[in-house]
Amino acid sequence: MLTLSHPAKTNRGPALKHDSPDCRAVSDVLARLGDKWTVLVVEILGRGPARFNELRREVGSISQKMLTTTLRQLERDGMVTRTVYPTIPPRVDYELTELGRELLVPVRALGEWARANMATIEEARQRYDAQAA
Amino acid sequence: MLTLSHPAKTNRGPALKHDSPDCRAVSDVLARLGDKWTVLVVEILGRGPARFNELRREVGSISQKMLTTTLRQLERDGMVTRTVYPTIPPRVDYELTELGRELLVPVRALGEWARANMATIEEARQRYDAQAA
DNA sequence: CGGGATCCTTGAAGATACTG
DNA sequence: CAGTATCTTCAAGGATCCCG
Repeated sequence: MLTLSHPAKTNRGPALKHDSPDCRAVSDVLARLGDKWTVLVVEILGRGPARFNELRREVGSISQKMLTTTLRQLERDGMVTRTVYPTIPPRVDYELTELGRELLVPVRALGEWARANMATIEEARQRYDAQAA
Repeated sequence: MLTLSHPAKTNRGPALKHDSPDCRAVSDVLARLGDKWTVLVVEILGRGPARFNELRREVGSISQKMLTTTLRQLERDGMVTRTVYPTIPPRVDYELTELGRELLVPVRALGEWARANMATIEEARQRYDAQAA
């Protein structure tokens, strides 16, 4: 059950030095957070439960496919609950779980860092680009 | 200079509700951290300066193209310095800047969260997958 | 309203070969 | 040693149509 016999990913060559379960868990989470919509959706849900098209409007430019995909992944990871009210027309509520709310803590810390340093980063880029020309 | 007149990205429709400079800065940083190698390289450089092939070996399975790309982006963003010693054979040292080292703080916090919650997430996934079958 | 199914475009990433 | 240059593959994301 905890044998961790993941399917090997057609890995030729020696095993990765950073292929430990811990490292893959971290990069797994980061990959999800790094996608285009997850953090934004989680942030919005952090303000309270919301319905599908409500989220769609608040995000602004997301396709319904990507919103569905994002929400399904979050639900699968236990970050979000999906509640269906079998009315006509149908109504579906999405809400952060406790796990989802806890995720917001380190994510917001990273967000704070990004906000605090965005000017510095932008200056570094302009220096780099200028001298590369 | 700070007019923020970004090139509009061929945006039809109403402006994004989350297109503020702050939000884009955050998602910019997250997108970079979410790529396959950046965090790993920064973590390794957090242990001290390293040469190109040294990094290559420590990462384990990265292609030299992706290592180059990752390092160039980090250098451009001011997270890493690149020092060339014009000897034969050439030698290039990479080292985290102060900004890069500061980045490690929130990144490690997120890593801690991922490690602490990886089991919970895995359980949630198995529940979801089992009941979806 | 809340999706599912399908097709298509694009960029990230990998493989390989070559070079100062 | 530390790259650059190409070619190729693959999955994320977007557009569109359809449905209960």
